[in-house]
Amino acid sequence: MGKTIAVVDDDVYIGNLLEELLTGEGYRVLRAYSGTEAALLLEKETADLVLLDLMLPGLSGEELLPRLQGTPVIVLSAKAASSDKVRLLTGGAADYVTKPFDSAELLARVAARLRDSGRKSAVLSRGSLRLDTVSRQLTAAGEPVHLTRTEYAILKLLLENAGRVVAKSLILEGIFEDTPDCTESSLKIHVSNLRKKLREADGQEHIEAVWGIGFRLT
Amino acid sequence: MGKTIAVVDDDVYIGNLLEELLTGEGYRVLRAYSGTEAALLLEKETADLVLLDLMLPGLSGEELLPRLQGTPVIVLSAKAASSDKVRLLTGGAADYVTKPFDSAELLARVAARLRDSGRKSAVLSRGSLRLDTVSRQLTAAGEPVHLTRTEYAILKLLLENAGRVVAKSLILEGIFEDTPDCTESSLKIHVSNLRKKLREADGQEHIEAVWGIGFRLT
DNA sequence: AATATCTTTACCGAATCTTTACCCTTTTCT
DNA sequence: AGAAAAGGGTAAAGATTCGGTAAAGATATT
Repeated sequence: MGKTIAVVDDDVYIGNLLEELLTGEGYRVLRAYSGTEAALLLEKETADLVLLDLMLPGLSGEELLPRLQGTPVIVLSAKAASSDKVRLLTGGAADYVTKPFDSAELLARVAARLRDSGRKSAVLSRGSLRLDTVSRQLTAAGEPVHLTRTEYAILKLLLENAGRVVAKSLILEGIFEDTPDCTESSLKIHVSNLRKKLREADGQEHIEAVWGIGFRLT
Repeated sequence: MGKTIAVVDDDVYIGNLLEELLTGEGYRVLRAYSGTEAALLLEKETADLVLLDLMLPGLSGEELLPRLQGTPVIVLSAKAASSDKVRLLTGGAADYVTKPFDSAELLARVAARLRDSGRKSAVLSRGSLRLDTVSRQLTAAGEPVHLTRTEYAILKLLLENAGRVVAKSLILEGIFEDTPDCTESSLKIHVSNLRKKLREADGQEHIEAVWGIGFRLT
């Protein structure tokens, strides 16, 4: 499970410190000592997170930032000015930590950023609904609700796409593994049963039909 | 498509300040003044982000935090101690900002957190029209407008070619998948209905006929 | 084998959408 | 100008889809 973190800093001392800190936490660390090297490195290897110093030879951290779309970046810098922070956070940085930094706080921020990038959080929630995908248990406004396999599969799919319209055909595909024989006509019964259970639990209507298309979880 | 942010703070002055700041940026703001109120509020309404003060009556911010799994939380606190930051960031907070905070930096951090929780909502917009092609929802001058399948297909096509003339035959082709039997005669009814709905929503005329050819969205 | 649980089929009324039919008005062409 | 063709729109008929109940069929459990 060891995530990979790229440390981009030309200061060898700080770089080593970071590497020790991170490997000590079980992360795999990639090193780069210039902006250009980082660019090359990240074309070959995939990192889950980048710790980026701003003042770098070759390509500055600020220039590198826009090229790292998709990977969360924590900017490390001695510049404490609010305007710098704003510019970089707006420019795509996931976080901004000023040097000198506190080791424990940095690690916590690293963990926080990794957490929401790999947001396969075991719990899907929306409004009053909380679906634990590990124990497969649902609560609606605190009330536990028992779900059948098919209902669970449908609700999970809807929760994963909360707010979006999910086409009926897409649902059927998505739950095929659990319920191969489900057709559009039986799907609507499952939805109906699901609605009933949710309604009895928290009194709300969650699943909305989009005429001719499918369903949406509001 | 303004994101919704919940401001949880018992200090009315700070809360108002935050609300002004956020609404000024186009966010929709929900307020709660105690931990328990926040818990209730967030069961009813769904927020995209929560700004959470730590010292709250009822349920403290720290106690509330674990219940907000799934929604990113920025903790606001006067406590600057590294140990506090670490505990909260580890405990599920997405970010930690110490009071007094810099407005611009806070906004930047809000945007950063929203960005990576951000669902890729592909929005087609033109003038006062905004069509979210993921949720299939249209707003005209802020007003939500309900569209039927065919109307949605037509409007989407027109928006994708906003300003250009789209031939009737091309529209019929484009919406064939949704409405195979649509002919030129029924097309004009759909256009008529569409115009009516838009007119009722924002009072403007958007769809212009190009004689003998087709339609254009202005 | 009997029982409980889940899934599917059958069916109905209600709601929603699409099309047809039929007005009138505007534009184009002779 | 006058006829033919196209646009704009209303109202009602026709076709789908929805939401739900009840019961039959399938699957798992004891």
